[in-house]
Amino acid sequence: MIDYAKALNEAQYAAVTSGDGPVLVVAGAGSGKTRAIVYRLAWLAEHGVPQENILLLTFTRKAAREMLYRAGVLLQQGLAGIQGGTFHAFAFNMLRRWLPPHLDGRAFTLMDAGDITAAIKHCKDALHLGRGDRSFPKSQSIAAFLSKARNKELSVTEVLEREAFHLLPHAEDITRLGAAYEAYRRERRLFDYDDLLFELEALLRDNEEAARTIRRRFTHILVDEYQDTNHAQARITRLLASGNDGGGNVMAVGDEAQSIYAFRGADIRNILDFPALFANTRVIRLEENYRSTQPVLDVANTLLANAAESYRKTLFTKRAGGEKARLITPLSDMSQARLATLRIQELLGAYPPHEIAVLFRAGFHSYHLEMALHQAGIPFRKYGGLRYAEAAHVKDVIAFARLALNPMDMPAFARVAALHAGIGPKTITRLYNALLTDSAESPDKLFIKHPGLLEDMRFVESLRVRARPPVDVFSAILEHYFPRMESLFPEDWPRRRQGLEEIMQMSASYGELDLFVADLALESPEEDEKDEENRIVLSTVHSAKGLEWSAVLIIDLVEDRFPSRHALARPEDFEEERRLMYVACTRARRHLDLYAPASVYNRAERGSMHVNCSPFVRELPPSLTEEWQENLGGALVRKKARADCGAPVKPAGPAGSGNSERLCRHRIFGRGKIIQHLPPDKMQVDFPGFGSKVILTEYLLMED
DNA sequence: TGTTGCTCCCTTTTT
DNA sequence: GGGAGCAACA
Repeated sequence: MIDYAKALNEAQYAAVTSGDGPVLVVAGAGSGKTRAIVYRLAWLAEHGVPQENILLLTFTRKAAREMLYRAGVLLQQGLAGIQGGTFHAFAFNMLRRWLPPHLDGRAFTLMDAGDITAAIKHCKDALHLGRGDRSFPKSQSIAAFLSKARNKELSVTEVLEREAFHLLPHAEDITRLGAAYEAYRRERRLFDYDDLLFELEALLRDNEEAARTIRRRFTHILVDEYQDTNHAQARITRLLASGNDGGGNVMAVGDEAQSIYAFRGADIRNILDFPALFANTRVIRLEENYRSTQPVLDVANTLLANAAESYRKTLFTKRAGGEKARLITPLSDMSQARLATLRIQELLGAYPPHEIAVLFRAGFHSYHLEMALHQAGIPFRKYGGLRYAEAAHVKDVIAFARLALNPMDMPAFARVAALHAGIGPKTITRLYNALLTDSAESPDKLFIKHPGLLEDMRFVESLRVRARPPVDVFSAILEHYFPRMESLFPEDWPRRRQGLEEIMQMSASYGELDLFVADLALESPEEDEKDEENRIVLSTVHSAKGLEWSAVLIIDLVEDRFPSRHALARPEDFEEERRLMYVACTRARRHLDLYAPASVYNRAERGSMHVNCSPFVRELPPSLTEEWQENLGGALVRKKARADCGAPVKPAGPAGSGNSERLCRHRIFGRGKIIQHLPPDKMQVDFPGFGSKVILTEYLLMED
């Protein structure tokens, strides 16, 4: 038996050992939230809840796997019977079993991001929308707006009003496109990511029998990162956990201060309203921080204290000591890469590689650093940004498998067909129609002009004939595809070919092809786990959620990058950037390095541009950080006074009015009311959402 | 008519 | 570095 009382603090113990009924665990960063879930899983298993009755919904499959592994270690037994993964992966599994009625009993295929864009493009062309109109948004943006509208459950017009009012003239066309795109998916039995959620909700709501079976199966539900659920996910949680069979045994765990997915419809009202939705909810707060040293927490607390929304949360630890966070100001992003590499080499003397992470706002921000690390021979693993299954050659290979699974999978057919010279979009559509829908054209006549494609289709047919393990299917596909790679990718086919070998290993652990193909779209399966220990981690902040390292370096802390320049138009977006910064800082256990280069390379300007330091760095009181600055000789020198990045921030208002207020010098696009006219370089503006007055250097007023 | 090649532009975050 | 648009070619 595990000694729960000894291993946990009072609040954790209460959460772990709570009996039946709904529980909400509000857990600050580093407060042992994961520990609570792990022990909860063990506790449930020890108290007679069969493994197959437990459902663990997490933000990534990796998180689920890690928690199950740790609980298994505690119990000294495997926990393979517990279902764990993302809402989307869970939805896929359920829908695969209980096919929605409109599919007529036949399988569906999951679209990846590229398929979605291609499908929108197809519909756009079919409707003759936006031809020759440069102001018409690109397919990718349209996909983003449509998905956003669905996830936030708003109309396209409402979404555009909120975040892209310059596109409002196109609202009607985009709405029509949305309808066409939906028909496109229906006709071809394709599901996009959002369909998974809404179809699962429909299943639980409309299919009595399925709902009863699923509820009876999953009597105990745990949902991690609940602050980042959207409305559909909250309804799914409710549908799963309510009713006579379910018993309402649901435990939601989250932290509203770490909500960073509003852009895809996450709403912290879900976590705030949880007690109202589930009667008799027990609310448990985990407040003490076990992860970080106090100097790291001081930085995080400052960020949160300056938030417009009051979270009334101050992280504290009982552990004494710890180094101050470092604030480093390199001259450029190039020297930032060099200095960060040096720092990593220094840290490698004290910590194993997997205890060191570099975090950044967007995938491309790490390019310079990746090159520097490569040159220094420091291996790393990157999370976020482009993923394995998004590379062209991987998509090609998967397209063959998808076509074998679903002959109507148009995006897959288009990929396979486009491998042949002389076949473009028009021919693809004609071929597809001739082959799979009623069309006057005879497929034979069309295909006779393209014998290579005909051979491909015969090959796909051969894959379809009998069920084989996925690894055999992919071995056949690779054999079929390899000879063509040299002409398809003349510059780098050996590298790509090597990358494809991995797909064999990945597929080896799968028994069914459709599961493997879906997982590639839902989440890249891990590659060589063995090597993991020997690599440092590079990650977007979003992908770093829930993780922690001994040393964390945050790079590119400059205006327009972190916060993202897309987040300046609306106060709530800016606030989400702040929470993102909070999440980034609270990943660190002992060392936190903040890098704010004085210039970054800008492609559009074809050169390095001076940039201002991030407002999140400027607002940190000098006492909280130890400041280092790169001198012209390329060396780091300790700064005694406040680093003067960008321009000094001085209270500019009349005496008595401004000194206690947070003053932030920033360029803002958006609305605001000028409350006091000042010289152009110091304009004081009342900006809704910032919670205080703001000093602006440039102000582009886009008033209503 | 449809495909391919060239040039310009913008580059967030994820399932 | 990839997508979209335009112009030249088959």
